[in-house]
Amino acid sequence: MRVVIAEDLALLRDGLIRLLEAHGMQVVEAVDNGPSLLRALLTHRPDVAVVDVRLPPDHTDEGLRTAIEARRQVPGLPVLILSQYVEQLYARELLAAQEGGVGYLLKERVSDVAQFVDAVRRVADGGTAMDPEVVHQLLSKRAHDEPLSRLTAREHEVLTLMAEGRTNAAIAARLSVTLKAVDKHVGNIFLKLGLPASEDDNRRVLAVLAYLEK
Amino acid sequence: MRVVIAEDLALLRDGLIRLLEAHGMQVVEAVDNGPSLLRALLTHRPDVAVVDVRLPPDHTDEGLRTAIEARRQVPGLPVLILSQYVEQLYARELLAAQEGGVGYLLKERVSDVAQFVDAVRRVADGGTAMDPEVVHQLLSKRAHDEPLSRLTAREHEVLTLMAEGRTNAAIAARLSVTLKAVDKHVGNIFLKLGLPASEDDNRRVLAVLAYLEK
DNA sequence: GGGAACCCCAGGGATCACCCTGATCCAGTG
DNA sequence: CACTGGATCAGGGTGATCCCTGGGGTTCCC
Repeated sequence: MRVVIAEDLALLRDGLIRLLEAHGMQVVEAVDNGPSLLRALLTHRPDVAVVDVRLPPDHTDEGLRTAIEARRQVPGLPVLILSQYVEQLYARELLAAQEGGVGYLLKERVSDVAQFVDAVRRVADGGTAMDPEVVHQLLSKRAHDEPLSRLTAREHEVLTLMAEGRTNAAIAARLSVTLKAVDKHVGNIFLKLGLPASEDDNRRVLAVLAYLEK
Repeated sequence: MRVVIAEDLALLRDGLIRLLEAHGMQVVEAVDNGPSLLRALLTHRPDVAVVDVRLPPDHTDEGLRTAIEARRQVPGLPVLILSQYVEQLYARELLAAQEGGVGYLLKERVSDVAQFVDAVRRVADGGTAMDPEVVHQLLSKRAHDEPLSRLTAREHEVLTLMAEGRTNAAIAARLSVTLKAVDKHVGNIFLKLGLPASEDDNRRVLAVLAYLEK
């Protein structure tokens, strides 16, 4: 079995080469950037490509985009994505393709190297190898249920000021309402963000974190 | 040469084992978390330890802290830190020690595996192996002016947990101290971050914001 | 030896944040 | 018209947070 590897972290690239060769595969080329990956895939037409997403020069989704382009030119080229993140945009496109094996594993969730070697083989044979977390994120309706979108305009204003580190008194002064009104909004914010009272949780901070992650 | 490796990413851990063994070293143990690392270091007293910083269970600086503790119990134990980040706080403490080889490399800046193998050997022989970027960040005057860099290790731990949205009680339980001790640290954090009491400011949120902006 | 820094702990007190209950007014909708 | 949701406000209560004061121990440095 002939493999092309794309991984910019030298230590991991070396390790992957050693691992796959130790399992009887031939790594015909190992590259560290998008353009080299495309050239290697078109040149070698490997049995499978193991591709990191965030490659130079962009360090964003170069690996994914290159894989899609290569499969456009070599229909059915088996590709196993190995990444730290779920990159939604191009992942859907790659995984929706009908032809050829595809896989998407998260580096940090590969707990056993035999699992990884199996995945490489399965994809090369035309199968799939999906990390459940990737599946979950791609299929989740979560984007549409964004907790912050449940807030009224006023609640959102209050949360914005909370996230600036203002006290409730300062927020009341700013919005020309009483403390009681702010209290009420804050309670509603916690409710709508799904933050129940708990001994362990400082809910104000959690609400601010939710706001900052939007 | 006998080596202990601490790295939680399975693929990289496997790769490091293969790489070092291919260069004539014996990997006597490879672990994936802080407590196992300490046990392995005390048990094996290796010629060198190759240590990732962010290990479970905390995923913050467990590797560094464990290395420091191991060197306290085994003076001069050579340690090569291999990390994605420059963790200022404990790095200074580790690198300031007089005895034994130490090194600090950044994973993404190891462009050549031979360079890495050389570094392992040099540290085992009592020398140093420093990534220039690490040196730059540790020696830069900016670090000293960073409010967060004024915090002690413990204060930084407390702030990290505050930034997760934990109550003081939860932080106390987590760190196995009383509420009073946490209260004190929180007060010191506000002082060192230059956050005076004010009618308008929720200082806890401001401290968390300062932390998140680092 | 003495001082500084750090970590830990306690008693005690003030206040801010959160929450319960109840109420009013307004706009939109069926 | 009745209902719902949103905004606002009030009285009252609890407790988490912050802070003051004081103390102990350890390590390091002058």
